[in-house]
Amino acid sequence: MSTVTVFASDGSWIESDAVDQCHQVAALEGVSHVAGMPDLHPGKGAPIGAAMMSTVLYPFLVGSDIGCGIAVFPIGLKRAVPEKLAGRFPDLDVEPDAGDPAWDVLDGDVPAGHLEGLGTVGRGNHFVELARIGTVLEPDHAARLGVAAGDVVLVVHSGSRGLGERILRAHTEVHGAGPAADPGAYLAAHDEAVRWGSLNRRLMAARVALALGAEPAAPIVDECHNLVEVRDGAYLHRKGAAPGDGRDVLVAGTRGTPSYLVAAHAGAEAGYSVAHGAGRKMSRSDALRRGRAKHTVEELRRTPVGSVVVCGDRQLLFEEAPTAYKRIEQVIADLAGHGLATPIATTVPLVTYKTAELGPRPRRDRQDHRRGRGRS
DNA sequence: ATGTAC
Repeated sequence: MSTVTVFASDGSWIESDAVDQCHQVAALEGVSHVAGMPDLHPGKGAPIGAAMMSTVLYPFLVGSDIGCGIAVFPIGLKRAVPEKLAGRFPDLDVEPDAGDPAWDVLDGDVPAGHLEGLGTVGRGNHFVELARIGTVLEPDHAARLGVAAGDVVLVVHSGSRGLGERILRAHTEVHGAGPAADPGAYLAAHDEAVRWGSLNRRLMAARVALALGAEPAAPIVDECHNLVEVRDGAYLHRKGAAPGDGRDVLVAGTRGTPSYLVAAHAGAEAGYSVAHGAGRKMSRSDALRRGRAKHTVEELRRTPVGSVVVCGDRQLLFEEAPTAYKRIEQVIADLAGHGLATPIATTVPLVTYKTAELGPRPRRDRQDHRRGRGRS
């Protein structure tokens, strides 16, 4: 008999479709337990914000962005004027040049020999953000991490780009949503994607540090929230759920609100996991439709916390509007209330890079494309 | 979230 537990308070609204998806996963052969995080929301087939324990390995429960995660890097900047720094970000939609010194941080290590997309951020909810440590709730723990109020850090949320997608597709083309026929082979490829994702975050952080006149540094936190690990003799699948057993994790807010560094201490019932972010409150299509009625592009590019969002794609800007996400404070309160995590400090955005402002990216005429469709 | 197909 399998179980589903959702770690959210009554005050936290969770879409019923997402809970339905948890029960659908729980009904799969081999699945013993599904833990829903407070940022639980519906995904493509499987819920996002869930840890799923099973004796059978299901690649689709991890999804295509194997190795996606969030890392935090120290960056030695004192004065940080968002408008000035925004213009100095490198183009993270394209790989670094062959001679770029940022490559040095990889020491020639290119997992799976996959160079395509290495050093690029991708789309969707991915971002590279310069942020300032705001409220410090656990000074001793923050000091152990080497950060204090006012320090500038770099937060990188990205994954394995085309590599993870290729690994999942190779499986689904033959087995669809079925189990991995050769779990060992899947895990070997998966582990390379996890490593690739982490190195990708590291490379991007180096690119940005060098572009802003700072030294590349090792991450103080690097957590992967799309992966599978062998745990308690079974496969623990995480989809939008960060490893939460004695590790420090950055739980991402939105591009106009703080994020939270937390000390995670989740047990078996929570799938040894914590939330990975605020969680979507609206689908991308709803966010676009409602956002166009509610926000101007200008207010999304210059946020209530005074940060600048670099995003040459208007549709993405609306899809990723802070109002499309749940309140991060509620997610953190739910984690703390259930004993899954202790907040250490907040990070407050200064500059968030989503996608290049100008450049060679071909852009469709959204006005014509959208006219006559949907409501206004 | 992705590369690719429309």
